[in-house]
Amino acid sequence: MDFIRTIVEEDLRNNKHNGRIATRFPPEPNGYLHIGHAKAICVDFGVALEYGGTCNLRYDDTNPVVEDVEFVDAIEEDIKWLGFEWNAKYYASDYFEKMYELAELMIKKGVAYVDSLSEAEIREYRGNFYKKGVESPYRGRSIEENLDLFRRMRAGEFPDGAHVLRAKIDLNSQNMNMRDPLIYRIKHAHHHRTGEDWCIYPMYDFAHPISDALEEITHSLCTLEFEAHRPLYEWFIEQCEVFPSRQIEFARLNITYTVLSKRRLLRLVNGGYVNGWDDPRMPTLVGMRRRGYSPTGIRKFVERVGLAKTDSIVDVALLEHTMRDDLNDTAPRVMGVLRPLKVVIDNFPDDHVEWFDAPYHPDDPSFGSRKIPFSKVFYIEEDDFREDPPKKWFRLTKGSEVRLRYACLFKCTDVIKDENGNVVELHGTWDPDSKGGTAPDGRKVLGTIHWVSAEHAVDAEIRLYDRLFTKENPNDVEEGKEFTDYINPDSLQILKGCKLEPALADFDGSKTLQFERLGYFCLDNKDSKPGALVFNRTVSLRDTWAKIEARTTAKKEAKAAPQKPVQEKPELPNAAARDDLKALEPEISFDDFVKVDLRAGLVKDASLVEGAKKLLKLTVDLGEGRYRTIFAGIRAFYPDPSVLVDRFVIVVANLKPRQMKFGLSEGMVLAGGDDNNVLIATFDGQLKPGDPVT
RNA sequence: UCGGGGAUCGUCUAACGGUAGGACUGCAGACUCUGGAUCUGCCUGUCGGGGUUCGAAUCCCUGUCCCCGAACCA
Repeated sequence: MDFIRTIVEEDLRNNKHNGRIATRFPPEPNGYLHIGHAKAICVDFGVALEYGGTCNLRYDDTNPVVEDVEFVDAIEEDIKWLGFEWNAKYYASDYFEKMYELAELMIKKGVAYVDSLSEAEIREYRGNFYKKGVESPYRGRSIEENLDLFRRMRAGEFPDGAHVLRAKIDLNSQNMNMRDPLIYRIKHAHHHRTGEDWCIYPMYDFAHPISDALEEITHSLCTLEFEAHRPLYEWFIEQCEVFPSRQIEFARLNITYTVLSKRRLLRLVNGGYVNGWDDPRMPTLVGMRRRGYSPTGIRKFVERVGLAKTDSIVDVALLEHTMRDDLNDTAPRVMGVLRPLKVVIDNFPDDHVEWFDAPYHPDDPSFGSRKIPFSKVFYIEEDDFREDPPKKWFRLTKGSEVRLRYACLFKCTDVIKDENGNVVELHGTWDPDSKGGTAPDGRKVLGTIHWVSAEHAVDAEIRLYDRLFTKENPNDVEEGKEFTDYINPDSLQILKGCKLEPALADFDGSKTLQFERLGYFCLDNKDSKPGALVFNRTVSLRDTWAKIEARTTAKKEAKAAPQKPVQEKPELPNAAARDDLKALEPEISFDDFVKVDLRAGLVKDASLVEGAKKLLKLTVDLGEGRYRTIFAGIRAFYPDPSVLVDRFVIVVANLKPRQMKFGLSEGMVLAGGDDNNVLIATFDGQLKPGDPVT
């Protein structure tokens, strides 16, 4: 159990608040909800639900200049879509009058005052982490004067910025939030709900605890960055003598290969990197919905992620796995061919059509079934045929027999190619005795592939999505770069002329489907039209074959093409880092070794590391446009490391950089010898920095 | 230079001071009319150094690293 539920149960045991549990979800209506909010929603609503409590939806609308009604509907739709219901819907602006009264109360108690310093002066007077604050000259105003000024502030007698109301706490506090924080500021702005009623607006730090208290929220759950605000939260509650809500902070959600900050998301949209907030690559709930993610899947994901106070970045693979896990149970199966390859059955009657029965779910009969037509010409996936099949190939090749899913056994006899040698058509024969998919003689076939009858096929456009970023943590930007530099250029692939089984012609788009052997797909709720279907790939199926093949081709390339780099595109940094570290252990497999990316590096500079006994610092050019720094522990054998300068050395280039006391070591240099004599492996010749070494 | 929070397999996350467990990933295998699903097995971890204790992830001391905080934003 997580720490928040532990607290809640303890409170319940102690009968705190008479065993009542009340939470709230407090979005600011100034943006779309994303998966990070989904975590907060699941926590806020989930805790309430589990302990028989209530959860309110409350808009934190205390800053009229950035907020808009436009977002209110979107937020509510997202929450409902996730499957939660709020106990009551409120706006912080509902409480403006009450807050105003409490502000006057604080003035009367002498714990709040009107300050007339400028914004810059207040900042200056407040000091910083290392410098104590200085009290404002207006801090000593009388209660009467404060009250008069504050009332005139409300009445609109002053322009923006002329005065503010501040809490009188402690200018020397180590906690900057306690250095006489602002309670009210003047803003002559139109508010989306209160219109022109107010020209002073409360700050979050004041509005939040008061709103919580007025709703008698027992557990006010929020993210870690509000931790330092908690003392202030409690101070306002105490001074205003209102219901003692308790604020508890938890870590916000982060996911690999994506960004979740409002600012960056906005940048993706405004910069045209994606096609709007509902682009299926976006981590927004609208985007994920359009992509076909299920609300239950998202809730399961949040549950699996857990709840704690540790900053963390969850592997996107967990999201994908959870989604497959959910969709596997709920998605009807259909057949569709993404990249069609025409196949003709020579021994099939020309105008004949066979109808085969196919269940919508192989493990759950309640899904029902449909009939699919089969005829002389059909399409299979380009990928399911290989003229020159690799090892362990179960699918079609000339002379081999496969099962056409739910139909029959089919053998390929001929391959037709165009003038460029591309396979454009296959011919073959079917076994009429294998109708339904099994042969009467009981012979086994290795593979089963999907297909669509050409005559009956429905054309569709299919959009394949991949991770939006190539970097595990796109927020972690290198010097001189920005997060958009890590956008995955292949995050969207549009396929046209895809062939789907006829049952899909009038599919209503109500759920995410599985295209057998490919993945989960849903109808695009924006661009799809009857007769011009558009499907989005939610997530691919787990592809064990792709892994096997990737391994074997890696092997082959290493053997056959020593001139070619071992890897053409950068490996996922994480995977590479893990495996090559493993590879340096005594017993490794050949596969592991292939993952080590050896490169020729030209030593630009070499020096002894001051303060270290064994280290040598090398600056090496790997042809990357910048030099790498590599620390090597063989100083004993290179008292004068300058002999290495301008020599080529062999560098393990795909090692995860290691933070050392003296700096970051971005790779390893190969060396050989025994305890008494170690030499860095160098070589001369016609190499360029960065050339692969095999 | 200040204050607050945090640190457990590659990643998340559990463990009254008492067998470091689960999930994801990875790997190996079984099964299969989806190379899907399912099933089995394996790899991998308590940030470092001291101490208290029969026994420490847990308590104490100390160090290191990471995050947050100086909006008239939320």
